[in-house]
Amino acid sequence: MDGGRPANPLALAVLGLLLERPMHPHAMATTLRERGLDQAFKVTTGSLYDVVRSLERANWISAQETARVGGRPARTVYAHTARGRDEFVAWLDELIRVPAKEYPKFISAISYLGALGRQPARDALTERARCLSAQAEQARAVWREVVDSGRAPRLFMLEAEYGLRMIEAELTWVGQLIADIDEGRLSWPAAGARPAHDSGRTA
Amino acid sequence: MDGGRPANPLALAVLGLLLERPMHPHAMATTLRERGLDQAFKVTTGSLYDVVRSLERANWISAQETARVGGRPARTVYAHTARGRDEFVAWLDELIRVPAKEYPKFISAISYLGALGRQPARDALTERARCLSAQAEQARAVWREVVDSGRAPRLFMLEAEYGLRMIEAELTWVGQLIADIDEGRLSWPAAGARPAHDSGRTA
DNA sequence: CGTCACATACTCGGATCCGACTAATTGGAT
DNA sequence: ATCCAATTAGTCGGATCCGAGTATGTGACG
Repeated sequence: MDGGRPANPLALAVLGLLLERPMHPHAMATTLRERGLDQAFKVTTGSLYDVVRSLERANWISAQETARVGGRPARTVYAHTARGRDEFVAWLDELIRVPAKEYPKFISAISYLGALGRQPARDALTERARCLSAQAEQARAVWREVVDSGRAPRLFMLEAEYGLRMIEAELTWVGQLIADIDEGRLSWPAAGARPAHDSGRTA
Repeated sequence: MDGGRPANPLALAVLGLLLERPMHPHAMATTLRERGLDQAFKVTTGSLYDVVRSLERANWISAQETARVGGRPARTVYAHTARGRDEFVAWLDELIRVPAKEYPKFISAISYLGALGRQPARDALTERARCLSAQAEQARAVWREVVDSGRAPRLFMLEAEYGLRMIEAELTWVGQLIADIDEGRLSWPAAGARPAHDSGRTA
């Protein structure tokens, strides 16, 4: 009857923003980008308007005023509802409390690493390591600069910190894998055949 | 004109499977689940048939025969094309070579950790740590069992290995964060206000 | 004072995703 | 023999996602 509660992470961002002050969608997008939060949420205009509509249907936010400045498209300003505030907190709590199953593209690729030749695989992994290194270095520089200059307290840099740690972890694993390939610790099949191995599944 | 090349990771799995032998969609789903690859790819029937159709449109695979056993729905068996084999390898190479931007749900949640109270945040993080520990332990057990028993060579357990390392890394970070909260190394704002901080963006 | 580029603000329609459903078949228990 | 449950195989339609497009306003520059 209600089309299901919003599930898109961008909806979380919208709610978070409206908790600060009422805003119209375009301003939300701009603000998120200014704060670099488009690194945490995929913010595309199309989805944003959908998400806002969906939040309004669910009664988590409500339209305040529709002001037109000049002849431009009218801006509709939204604010959170009491319900919205509660649901935001509950949602946030659950997102943190219980790890969601994710399907990163890299995992899907690793699953078929054997289908690449041994050398091509090594090359591709090496290039990935280079990219990851660069990303990590850049993230580290930005982080240091922001925190040292006191532009934002650490609490608001946590997502960057987490991202950095995950990149570092991936880099470590990839580096180790390359070494294992080089030193013959990872046997490669002749053909690309993959055995059926039926790994343990949770009943 | 061609509706764009397939981007859904499940399409990679389909191609990978067809490289072994021709198959009909239902068998693909079954096989992927048997191998535990549903941990790497989100395999839902609806998407699967869409993906297969899309691969056929792109001419990466082609229908072989449409056999009906009894009065059941006819099974259409697909095989990869030469084109499909090449594209698979190229796609795989790129997936490994260049890290894709991902938007894990946890990152979106961390961005608003400040909006939870200090104590609720600590509680939620602690519960997450518990879950992650359990996941890691179970993954380790499965991994050891499969590798030790020689049911599959390490090459085909890489995705599990990677998943485990990432869980461990997240666990480490979360544990550290909890400690930082406990020992006052992470200052909490009075209100939930979030400053505009404009972190460094890549031009 | 015309116009070219950019910013503002939102709409639209196609592509994709996926849960719920259909429908026949096999295999035990009763 | 019969009936329920599980398995086999695939369809369907609604929800979501998002890039490209629309249309106006503003400022700079010659």
